[in-house]
Amino acid sequence: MPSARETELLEAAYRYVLTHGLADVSLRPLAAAIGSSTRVLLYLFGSKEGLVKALLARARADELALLADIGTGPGVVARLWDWLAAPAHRPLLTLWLEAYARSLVEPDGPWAGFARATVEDWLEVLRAAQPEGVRDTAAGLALRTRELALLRGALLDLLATGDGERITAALRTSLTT
Amino acid sequence: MPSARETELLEAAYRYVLTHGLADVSLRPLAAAIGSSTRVLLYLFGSKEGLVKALLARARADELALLADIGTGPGVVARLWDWLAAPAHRPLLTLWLEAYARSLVEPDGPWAGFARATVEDWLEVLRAAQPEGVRDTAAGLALRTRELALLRGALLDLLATGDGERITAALRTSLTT
DNA sequence: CCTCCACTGACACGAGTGTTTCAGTAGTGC
DNA sequence: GCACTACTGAAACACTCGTGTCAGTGGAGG
Repeated sequence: MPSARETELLEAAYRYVLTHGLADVSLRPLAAAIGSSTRVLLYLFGSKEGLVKALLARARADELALLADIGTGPGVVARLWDWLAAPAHRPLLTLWLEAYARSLVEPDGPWAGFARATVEDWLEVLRAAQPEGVRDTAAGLALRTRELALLRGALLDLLATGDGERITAALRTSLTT
Repeated sequence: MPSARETELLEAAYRYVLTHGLADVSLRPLAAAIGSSTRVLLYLFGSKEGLVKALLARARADELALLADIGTGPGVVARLWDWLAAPAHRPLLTLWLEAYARSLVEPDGPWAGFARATVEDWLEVLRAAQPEGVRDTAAGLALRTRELALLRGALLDLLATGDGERITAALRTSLTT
């Protein structure tokens, strides 16, 4: 259980990495930016790896919070896309992609399993949204895999080009079903 | 125009980053691994940034080579997916994703524009494969944006889970069109 | 032979890295 | 008052980083 000071600093550090990226974050600049010191960061999180792990967990919490109240039933895909496409979420999603890529390159360390976990999280939500008859069939699995691919591919495009209009138009046919 | 020694070392370095990732590559270990020295690397590529830029260009060359002889007409999407799903290409694609993510976080430096460029490359190929009647319509643009999203989202899934069977099955309906 | 040129080895420089050691300070419960 | 815990500051340690300096190689062309 984290102390009050710990969650406070974690929150500040989280805000920092959202704009600076996680890849080449280093303790001294981070500490200076959030009004702390490397000594305190190390004291509270044990090591840099501990800090990064905490930050990754923090980011994942944001993601899981979304998935929790996205609901089920028809229109999930559309609602998910609305959330992904919201400009306010772009830093989080960039961070998400960074962690995703990193966990593929370097399967050890604090990143471990991030990519796989996030695939499973989302597939599970899409599964819950399917009608009961399809949910446990091969067709159901194929369908939700497909929906996930579409959402994530669209997200990649959006993050690179920022062209929400073109991409949302491309998704429109799938969003209604 | 690069000297013989330069392309030779670039090729060796390319093989190295395919397995070690580009994110936290550093000159001394890289030089040691490919039987060279930091001195020579710096001499040939000017700086580390120059080396990274050359490596990125090298990776992009692989990608463009694919796009060049993927052909046009029906079945492009299926052929592209076959290529993406081939286990032999996984290191390249992981590297690709890494560069993609990085170029979003850090829009300056050698990564600049990588993500955007790659979106445009692929969209252009898909465009060339469309029948002439659709090619310049809004529907055509929407369709190829959608195809690209599907391919890239599926790739993300594949790189994380390795579950080629599930994902290829999910794509099957789109692959035939 | 001599010169030019592509390439290479050894080493040092200054800056930045995560982490540790030692010494505190503020606040709380007894 | 006193111990105890949570937290913090300053300085140092042992690296690694990219890069620069200086001095060579070896081979090809004149």
